[in-house]
Amino acid sequence: MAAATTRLQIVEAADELFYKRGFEATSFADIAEVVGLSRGNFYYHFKTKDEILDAVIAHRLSRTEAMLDAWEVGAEAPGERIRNFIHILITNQTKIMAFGCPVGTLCNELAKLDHTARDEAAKLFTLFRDWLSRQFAALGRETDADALAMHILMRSQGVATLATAFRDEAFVRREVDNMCLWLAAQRPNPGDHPESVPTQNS
Amino acid sequence: MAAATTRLQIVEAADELFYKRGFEATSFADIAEVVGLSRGNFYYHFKTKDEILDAVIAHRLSRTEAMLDAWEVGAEAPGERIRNFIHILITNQTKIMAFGCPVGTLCNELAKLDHTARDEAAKLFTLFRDWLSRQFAALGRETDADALAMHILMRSQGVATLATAFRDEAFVRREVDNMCLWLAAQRPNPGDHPESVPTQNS
DNA sequence: ACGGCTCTAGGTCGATTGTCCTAGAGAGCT
DNA sequence: AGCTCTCTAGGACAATCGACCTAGAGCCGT
Repeated sequence: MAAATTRLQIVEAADELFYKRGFEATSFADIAEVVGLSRGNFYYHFKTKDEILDAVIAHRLSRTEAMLDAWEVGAEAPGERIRNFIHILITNQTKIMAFGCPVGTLCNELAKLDHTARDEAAKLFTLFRDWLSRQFAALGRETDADALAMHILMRSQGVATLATAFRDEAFVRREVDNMCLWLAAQRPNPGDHPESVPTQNS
Repeated sequence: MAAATTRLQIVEAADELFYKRGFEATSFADIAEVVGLSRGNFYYHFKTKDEILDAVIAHRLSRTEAMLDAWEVGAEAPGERIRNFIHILITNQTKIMAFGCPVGTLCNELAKLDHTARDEAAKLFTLFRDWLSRQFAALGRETDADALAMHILMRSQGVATLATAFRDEAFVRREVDNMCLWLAAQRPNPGDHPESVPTQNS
């Protein structure tokens, strides 16, 4: 089998395990079992466990970027795009209630481990932050676009954490509705210029 | 030395290490080094590591309950008490930017480990939830007190997670101000009866 | 058929993990 | 002084960790 294929399999298996069990709690043996490779053979593809982590983060970065790009080429209004983001909480509800947000929990773990990849993992947040910021700017909120982006990001993270702790579906739905209401109440700044008429039908 | 004293020292050392490094990443040797005891001797005080975790959670529960009780006996209005809660984010800003929220990160880790103490750790959230709920009820929001409590808890958790990821003091201050503004905008429900006139001077 | 390269299986290595045992130090009571 | 009970030190234990090595299987172009 081509090395690139095996490498991708390892990264994808590690990705899921790092999410469901955490980085430290996942061993080479765990990943090997999923991929169906022998333990010791990992050295050929990755010199250290940290290298796997780097690859997993890079993989998530490119996958996330592709997803956000796809959300931007559609004909939807920016407000609708932001709503798409918010609804990740509904789409991934089951996984979030079991394991939390993949980004938030990874950043938390790496912070505690004082890991070198800490800032690299935070770039996943930056991806969402910049994307959301662009949408708010397109909504005519160029001045405070970044603050609004951080606000939405913050609320998503809060919902994810409490969803994991309480496993309460009604709470998630209620807070998602709240976020959408908040979004619909946002109006363009006087000085800023929205790229299109923000149609928020709710 | 009395066993109870040593036990308390172990619990307090474990408490801090579990917070700063995480539960799994903390070993008996780490705790022993802090307390100044020999590794193997732990068996006399705690049979397993899970027993230490249980003791740490119980310790946090009683300490949190005492703190919240103290916040309730003061003469302040319920709105002021809730503001006290929100300002934990400012008071503990440095620690939160380094290690996250003690409650949220512990719940996240135990969820991933599928640990038996998972629900016990979530009771820490319940403590804050019920306390906040009581304050909102006293503000004349009996009907939706729990939803408002969960909303504040959610925002605190979101701020903590992003504070850890971005280590941005300005963001924390801005969102704390936002929360206080939101709080000040809350008015009693028509049917509910506030225990006192909610004075929100901001 | 052959030699060369890519990739793998299986094992070893020292370090560290949680758990557990035992000899004895030390204090308090008689 | 002698005895008992509480607490501790130090090490042993099997298991597991990440890291690393090497012999060889399998496929390639020649």
